[in-house]
This record gives sequence, structure tokens and C-alpha cells, in this order.
Amino acid sequence: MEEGKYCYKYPHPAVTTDCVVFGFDGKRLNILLIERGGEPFKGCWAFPGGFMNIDETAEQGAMRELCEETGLKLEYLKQFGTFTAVNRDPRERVITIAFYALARKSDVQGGDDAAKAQWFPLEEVPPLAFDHDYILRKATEQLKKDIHFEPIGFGLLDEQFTMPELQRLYESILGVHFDRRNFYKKMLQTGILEEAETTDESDSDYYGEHQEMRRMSIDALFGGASQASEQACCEEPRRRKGTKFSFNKERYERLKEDKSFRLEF
Amino acid sequence: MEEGKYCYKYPHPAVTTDCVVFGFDGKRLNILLIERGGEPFKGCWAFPGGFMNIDETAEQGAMRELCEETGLKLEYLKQFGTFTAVNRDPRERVITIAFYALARKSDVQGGDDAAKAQWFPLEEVPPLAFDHDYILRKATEQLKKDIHFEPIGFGLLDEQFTMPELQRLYESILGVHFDRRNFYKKMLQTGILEEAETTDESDSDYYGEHQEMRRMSIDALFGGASQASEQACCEEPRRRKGTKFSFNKERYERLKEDKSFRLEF
DNA sequence: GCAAAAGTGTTTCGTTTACACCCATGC
DNA sequence: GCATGGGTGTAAACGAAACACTTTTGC
Repeated sequence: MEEGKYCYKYPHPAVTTDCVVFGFDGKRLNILLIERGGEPFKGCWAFPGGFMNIDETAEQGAMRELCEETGLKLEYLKQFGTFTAVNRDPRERVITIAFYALARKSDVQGGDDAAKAQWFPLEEVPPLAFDHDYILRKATEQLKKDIHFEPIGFGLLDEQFTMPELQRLYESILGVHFDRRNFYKKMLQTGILEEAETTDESDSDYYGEHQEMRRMSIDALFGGASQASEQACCEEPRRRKGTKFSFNKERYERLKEDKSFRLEF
Repeated sequence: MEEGKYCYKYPHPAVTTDCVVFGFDGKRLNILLIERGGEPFKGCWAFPGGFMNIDETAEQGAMRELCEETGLKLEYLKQFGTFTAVNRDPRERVITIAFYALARKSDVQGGDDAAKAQWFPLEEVPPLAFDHDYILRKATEQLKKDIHFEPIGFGLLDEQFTMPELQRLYESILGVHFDRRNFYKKMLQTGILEEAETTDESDSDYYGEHQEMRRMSIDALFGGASQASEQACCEEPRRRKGTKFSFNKERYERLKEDKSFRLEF
């Protein structure tokens, strides 16, 4: 066994956390990865994460590591599995408690702590370190399941969003296509959306400026990873007028209590 | 820190597994508990489980502990959460990886290794050791979710079962009542059930004997815990003719591949 | 002014729900 | 023979899916 000052009667595995962070660029789901600076798997891409401290919960550890490695401070982490294959880490016995998280564009605008953090479209994720390929598959499966029943999609959009944006999000998560009109109806009749009162400062000028800001933040977020988004096929989706909606959390909480309420998509 | 021969540079938590075993007595969901023989929580009821060995996966550890403590050998364990509150164990930092399992009556008939293992109806579970009350709540929530989409209910019934049996099972898991005719239709049109060809030895004699055997196995399983099942209200449900069905696993696997197939109850 | 996307209602179809009667069995 | 539960079909209501046209915006 290794040397060290923490000794136990029986062998203890090391415990890490890993965080699968989903982002949305308006068109595709993206994943936040960091390039490993040390062995093992030096130079490989992996999820943000690391060893859990002895005096913190797994959630706290995951958030701490996420912040340290990417600068992201997220409020919502969902634990979706613990991975315990005996040889998943060549160093010693390590089990990892895995979470997924949903990042808004606006969550990232700020810091640039993460020199080595980078977004990858889900379909273009490179081979990952450890068993992270497997973990990623499990994370996306779980997200697909959860999106049907929990209003988590909004965690990937700005505070205010348009229906087409929301629809594109659902479509990229689930890999299907919805009829626009049916999507509107279904979303509206859930009762958890409200039309955002526009701040209503004149019009074209306001929208123009707003538009510009969004474009910048998209670039900040996804610019580094968009090797493929410059392909001929995909011009960046622009919206025209766009009625804005926002997620009404209070109404959702009330609905959830009331009855066996299902979001169902 | 404690003495011992396994030493690490950084503190490692201990890792345990816990197993929430669901059983069905034809009327109610039951939970398998063991009485703790040592501190902490000596004399309290808790889930079967224990420390994970360094050379086994969590699944393997959970199965091993389950077998050691209750004699149960189950094939299906579902990991549903890892619990990491810092002070959940007074001895040292312990995190637990929790599974739920579904036990058939026939799984138990055999061994009696488990002097201290006992079934409790879900509504009559005593206060549990550690954070096991909380874990139990999470387990039942998860079971309720899963039962909609996975054909796990059959894991709680004998190989062959009648529709009323299956319906009672779904009703006790979900805490609702279904219309008998609609339940039939829905279950049949899933395509995962097949009518079990009766071995067709004459009739009344066969059924009578069979009936007797089942009664015995029920008693073996649930006799110890049925303080409350002797109340006036509930005479044991007997079935008359009862068309038997069985779960067709192959057909299910095929359906699952084919399309976005949902069980939906 | 033309192309592309946003916004809106109605009809059709399938699924879910509600409901009633006959039969078999055990007492 | 009576009470209890098992087995089956049909009609009404609801929700999901399909579908077309008008308006706005960017070029």
C-alpha cells in the first residue's frame, strides 16, 4: 500500500466526483471538458471533477471542483450514478460519484479561470479519459429521461427565451422533431411559462443591441469549440421578433404539489 | 486518525452498500430489514448492506452482503443513489451506495441464514438506523418512477401470475386504483405478456396442491412480519381459476429496440 | 420582392376513461 | 344460492397529431 498519514484497518477506495456539464448553443447540445494536465491520461479530455474532501458532501465536492477547474458556479447538480468498476483508475481503487449540470450562456460570460476548459458539441466529443465515455452515455440517457418530467430545460436557456429556442433545445436533447404549433400548445398548457413583459423601450434599437450582446456571449462560450459550426451547412440561427417567455417557478411548484402532474414531452 | 495498515496520503471515506429489498405479499409492498447486532444503532433495524471490498464493484458488494445477511441471491439490483452526508455515520466518514432489489416469494423459500432478517409492510417500517429512513423514501420514489417504464414489477411476482395479482402489485406500488378492464387491455397491448400454457394436468387437484404450496411460501416469507396482517380487515387474497400469464422477456427486448417504446402506467 | 422563420386554429385520429353484465368459485 | 371476485366489450371524452395560411424580417 501507499505511504501516508491516513491509515485504516481495511482498505478504502478513493472517492471522486465528476461533473457532466451540458450547454446549448442554440443549435446543439455541448459538453464542457477539461484537458488533463497530469497522469494518468495526461492530455486527454475529461470531465471537471476530482477528489472529494473528507468534510464535504459529494455535491459540495462536485461544485467546488467544477468551480476550481472551469470557473462555473452552478446551483443545480443532479447525481445520476456512481461508477465503481475495479480498474477504472490505474492509480488506485477510485470510485466516482457523477453529476450532470446545466449551464446557461450567462453562467459563463464572467471568468476565464479555465484555460483548458472547452465546449464540444455532443456528437463531436473526443475519446475521453478513464470511463468517461461510458459516464457521458449514462448522463445523456438520464438527461433524456429527466427532461420529460422536470423543467430542467430552462436551465440551459437565458432567463427569457422564445418558443423556437425552447423547441430547438428539446429537439436536440431528445433527437426528434416536433410540430411547431403542437409544441407551442403543449408548452403553454403546462402552465409553467409566462410571457415576459418586454421592457418595451421603443423597439428596433433595443432589440438590435440585445441581439448583439447575445451574439457576443455565444461566441465567448462556444467560440473555442466550434470547429465544426463553421461548416457550410449551419448558418447561425437568428430570431426575428420573438415573443419572449420565462419559466415561472412558483407556478411550477404549486402545480407539482397539486396532483400527479407530469411535464411529458 | 485510526490505526491500521492501509495508509493514504489523503483521508479516504469508507464506502458501504445498502440494499432496499422490496417484496410483495399479494396485498402490500414489504421491505426486508435486519436488526443490527453491533454498535452503532445496535438493536435498530437497517437495510442489509456493509462495507464494500476493495476488489469488488458496488453491485458485487451489495449482492454479497445481501446474501450473507439474508440468504437472498438476487440477480437484479438497481443503483438509485449515493448518500454522502458528512455525519451520517458516527464512526467515521462513510458514504453508501444504495440499491433496490425486487424479491420473489420463491427467492426466499430456501435458506434461513437470516435469523435477524424480517419483512415489514412498507407502511409499518420502524424507525431505521443511520439515514436509512431517508434512503427508504428515495428508494420508493425511484421504484414508483421506474415501474412506469421498466417491466420490473414481474420481479416481485412468481414466474406465472394472474392479472389481478399484477394489478394489485401495481396498485400498491403506485398507491392508486385501476379499473380492472382497462388494466387488462393496457397490459395485454404492451405485448410483453403471454398467456402461460397451463401444464394442464386435470384441474382441481393440481390447482389445490399448487395453492397449498404458495400459501406455505407466503408464510415462510411474510409470516414473521405479519403482526398486522392478522388484523380483521384482510383475509388473504385467494384466486379462483385465474388465467396465468408470464413475462416474455425476448418480446420485451425486441420491443425496446424497435422504437421509443414506453410501458407507461 | 423574395426567402426564411414566427405566429396562430381546426380537424382527425387514437388512447384513455368510464361503465355493466355474465361466469366461476367458495362458503 | 349467495357473495365474492374473475373475465370481457362498448361508448364518450380527452389529448395528440396532422396540417395551411398570414405576418414579419433580412437580404
